[in-house]
Amino acid sequence: MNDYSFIISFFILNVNTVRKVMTHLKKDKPKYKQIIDAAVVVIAENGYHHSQVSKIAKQAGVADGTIYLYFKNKEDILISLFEEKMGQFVTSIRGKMTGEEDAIKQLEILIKSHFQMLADDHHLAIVTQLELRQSNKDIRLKINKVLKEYLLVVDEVLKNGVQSGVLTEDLDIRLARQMVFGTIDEVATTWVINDQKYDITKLGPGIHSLLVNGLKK
Amino acid sequence: MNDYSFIISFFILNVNTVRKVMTHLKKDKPKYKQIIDAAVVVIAENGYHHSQVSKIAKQAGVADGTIYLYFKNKEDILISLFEEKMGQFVTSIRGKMTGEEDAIKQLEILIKSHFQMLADDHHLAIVTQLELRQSNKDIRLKINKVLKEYLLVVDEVLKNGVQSGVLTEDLDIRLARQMVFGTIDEVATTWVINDQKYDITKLGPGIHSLLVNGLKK
Amino acid sequence: MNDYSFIISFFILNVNTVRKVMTHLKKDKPKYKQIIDAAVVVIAENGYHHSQVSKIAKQAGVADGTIYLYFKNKEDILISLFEEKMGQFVTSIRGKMTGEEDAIKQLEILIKSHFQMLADDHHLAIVTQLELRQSNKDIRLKINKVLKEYLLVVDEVLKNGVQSGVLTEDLDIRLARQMVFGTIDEVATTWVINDQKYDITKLGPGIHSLLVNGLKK
Amino acid sequence: MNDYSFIISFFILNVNTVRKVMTHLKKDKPKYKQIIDAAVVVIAENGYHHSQVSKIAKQAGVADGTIYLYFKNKEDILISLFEEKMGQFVTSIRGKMTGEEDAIKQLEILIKSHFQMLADDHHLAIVTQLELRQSNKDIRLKINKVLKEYLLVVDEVLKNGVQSGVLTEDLDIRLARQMVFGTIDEVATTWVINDQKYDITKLGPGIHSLLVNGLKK
DNA sequence: TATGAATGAGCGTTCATTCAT
DNA sequence: CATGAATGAACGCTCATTCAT
Repeated sequence: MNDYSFIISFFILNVNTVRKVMTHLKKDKPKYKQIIDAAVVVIAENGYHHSQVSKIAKQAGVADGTIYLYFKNKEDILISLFEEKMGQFVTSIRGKMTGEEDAIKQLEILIKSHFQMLADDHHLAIVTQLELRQSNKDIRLKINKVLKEYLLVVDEVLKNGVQSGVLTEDLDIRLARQMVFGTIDEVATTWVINDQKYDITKLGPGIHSLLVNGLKK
Repeated sequence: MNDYSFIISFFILNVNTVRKVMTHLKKDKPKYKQIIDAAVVVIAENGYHHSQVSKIAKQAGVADGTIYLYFKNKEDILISLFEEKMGQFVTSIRGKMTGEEDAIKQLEILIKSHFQMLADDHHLAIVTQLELRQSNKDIRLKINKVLKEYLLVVDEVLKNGVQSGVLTEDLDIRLARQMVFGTIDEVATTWVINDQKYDITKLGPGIHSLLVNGLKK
Repeated sequence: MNDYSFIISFFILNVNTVRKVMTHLKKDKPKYKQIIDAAVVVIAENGYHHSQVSKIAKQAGVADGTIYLYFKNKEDILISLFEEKMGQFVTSIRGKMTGEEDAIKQLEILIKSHFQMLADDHHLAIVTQLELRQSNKDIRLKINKVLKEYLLVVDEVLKNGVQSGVLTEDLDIRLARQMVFGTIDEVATTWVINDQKYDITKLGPGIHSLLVNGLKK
Repeated sequence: MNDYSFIISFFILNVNTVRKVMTHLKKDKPKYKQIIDAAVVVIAENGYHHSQVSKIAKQAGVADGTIYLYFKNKEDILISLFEEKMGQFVTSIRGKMTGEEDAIKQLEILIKSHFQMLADDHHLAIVTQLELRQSNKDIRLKINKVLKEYLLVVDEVLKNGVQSGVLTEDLDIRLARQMVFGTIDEVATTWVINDQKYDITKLGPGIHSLLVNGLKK
């Protein structure tokens, strides 16, 4: 075995090790996602406080005890659920914004994607807009941590807008972010509370225009 | 506020007065308010899920059973609490806006009043922004009903602005209302979650400017 | 009202107050003893680990929740049970020993009473000799505290015997107490494990003689 | 030990040897002892009720399922543990008593050995004196069966003493055995409950003297 | 033999509500 | 009106045991 083969085998070993470590993560096992998806459905249909662990287990097609092989406790299902879905969402939005450099158009994409995601998953919309908020302050803090990732995207868009000169130069990023997120969130919650009976994706352009131009004539 | 909206608000005020006058309900007895105030303190200090009826009774200085002479059940305490406080809030805001006819200045007053109310009552801020939302969908629907009274004030301001020509003429009142309320609410919640450690009343002008002028340059 | 009547009424008040305070003690309410007696029966018949709180409640004729008005938790039932019964036992033994000054005869009374108590309450015997010991170290420490009261009686007898010269003068009280209690306890446990199928009270004299005279000729 | 008891003990030893030789059981495989030793450590350190099978398996360095290749169930680990250790203990005591024919001196050896064994194995002392007793009546009965082997040794000593005339001639062997064992056991348990903070081996002579001479002057 | 992921039965405790006084 | 003792339904979580690999 010469020096090269040593190096090669070193890398192969490394790759295998990495792969092993990764597949050993609970998050990558099929039952992890299986339980999360079951939780979304059960919580959406029954509300968080009527979603017994046994109900989620049944929906996921596993035993009650199996839940606890993948999640620390019931709360952890909720947090993991949000982590998982929000992670996918942020990745998806970043993907859609790729190539677009105009902050105002980026904001358009962001709003459109946000509403589209909610419209695409009836159950997830209920869970994120209503049920997730019924948890106590501790969970809410953890959820907020996950939300940060999304708010970071908003911040990037806003900062880009200021730097490129399309947004007002003395913009208070923190306040602006709260307006953007607060507005989108309020529109979404109202839509869910009204049983999603109208097409939320149609509200995107109006919201976008309001945020960009404000109320005044 | 234009003549029409004045008339509308006059009737609303009237309706409320009439209801009060006609019913001579428990609402007017001292223990009613005593229990509600106790609930605000207990919920703010212990969180919604640790606020047992017995704890509220103790804080109010009455027996557990007495609660049920004034409220149908625990939910009813929550809804009544919100009704009571929101009623006072709306009355107060209307009072402060009296005489001001410029919608943009009315909005300024509304935002300022909203933040001032939260800053004035530490406990109430926690309860309305965090704890009240931990209730289930049914209660949330009832709370939303109570909230309507406040949103009506926002609508009046917006309609006034459109009619008087200071706000954009094709304004979608519903969306604009959701932006205004969503933004104020998000700012308030963020402030409470951060333990009210900065002065929220100082954020009023910035928020007002953002809502009126939008993000763009 | 003269000075005397003042004093009298003062005492009457005192007596009432004391009585009130006493009857307000959970221990003196009928349900306290009711639950303890139920626990003795249920635990004796099912074993501690198969004695669900609901089973004890049913036997006591109260609701499950009522248990928790009188006891902190399931463990607390066990400890209180032992406290109550051991307290009665110690009082009873002291009563029977009243007037007897000879330590050797006092020991006879003590052994006889101990065995008699066990023979008198079939269920209690099982609970004290077997089930009580299945608890963890924490409970055992608490139980030992209660037991101290009994061991104190043994100590008194032994000290009396040494002082009056009927027992060996260089007696190690601690070791002697452990021999006396250890022996009585072992005899009792063996009897219970053998389903109480012989008359334990008949063993008293033999045990007494052995303890007093030892094994040697 | 007189000739007869020697013969008896010879047969007992023989029987044990034969059983071992004939069966070629799991008992002789290394993992059997490995698991038992792990159980002693885990139970001593965590208490009986916190000693999950999985914890014992981990300590033993085997998989959970492997436990069930060597033991029928969790109970069986306990009983086997006691069997194994008590067997060693009895063999050791018999060895130490070899050659000694005076019953009173045999008793001295027995007590000394008993305390020495406990002092030598910190963990085993906790397990036998405290944790093993937290099991239910069924296990206790089985443990008592194992204990018989030890009690047999006590009986032999006592019978020897009566026959050789050093112990009182009308000695009730059963009661005397219960006094001897009950006393030793109580002393041992007290020592363990007090965290083994004094030297139990120093108590041997005092206990021996008390048992032999009794309490009286 | 050995593994360890999966199973699912089992239970102590809380607390909103009632009702006899 | 007011009390507060009593009620009892409801559920998250653990862990001994199994069995496919």
